[in-house]
Amino acid sequence: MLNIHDKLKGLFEKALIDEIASVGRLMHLKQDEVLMDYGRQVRYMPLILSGTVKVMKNDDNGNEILLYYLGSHDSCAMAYSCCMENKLSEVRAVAEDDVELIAIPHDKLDTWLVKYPSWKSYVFNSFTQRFNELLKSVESIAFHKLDERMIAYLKKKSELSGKSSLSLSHNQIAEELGTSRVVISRLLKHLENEKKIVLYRNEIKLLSGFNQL
DNA sequence: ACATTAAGTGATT
DNA sequence: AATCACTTAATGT
Repeated sequence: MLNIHDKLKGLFEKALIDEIASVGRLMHLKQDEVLMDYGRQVRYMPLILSGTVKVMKNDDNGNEILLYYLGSHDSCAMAYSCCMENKLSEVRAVAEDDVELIAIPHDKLDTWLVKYPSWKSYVFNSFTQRFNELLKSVESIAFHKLDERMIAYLKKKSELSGKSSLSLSHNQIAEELGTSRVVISRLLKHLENEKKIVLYRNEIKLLSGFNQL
């Protein structure tokens, strides 16, 4: 197995990687293990090394909707602000598959911010990235563009898994996007007619044309 | 062969 | 875009 230095090579300056290695705790999560749950204190900030983590929030009725996915070298903006303010978590994070991550103690976060330029730009970037993602979602929802959201969702899925064939039921997609299955089925059918995807039972194959959407 | 679950579709709001 | 009601297709027992 690779050590922390190898996994972070190029991401940060060496001095920072050394500190991360000495102070961070390497963790492994099995599929479906819960990283963070509602109301729990956020004591560290996760830095994903491999695998993908699903971050979600529940609405008033108890339906859970997907906020975003974290892939390798991603970190959680939510966790960051929660750590600093010592707030309780308002989101739940679950391992989508087997995940490797480094847990960084919250007391290091702001000292590194001034100490290491690469840390500062990393944190800043992950914030803007997440912000833009959410902005796009809001825009799509405001203009009733569920199709765009679904396409973005499928793209991220294949991107994170590295596969062009996804094992998903229409129902699962609907739940994650906070919609009904019927709507998803129709949207997918359109994409299939346009030769962007092929549909099977519990399986969606993304064709080459899909990427140009 | 039968039951169960996933997906497709027309009509309505 | 959501919901309903119903059909068809795939899978499990």
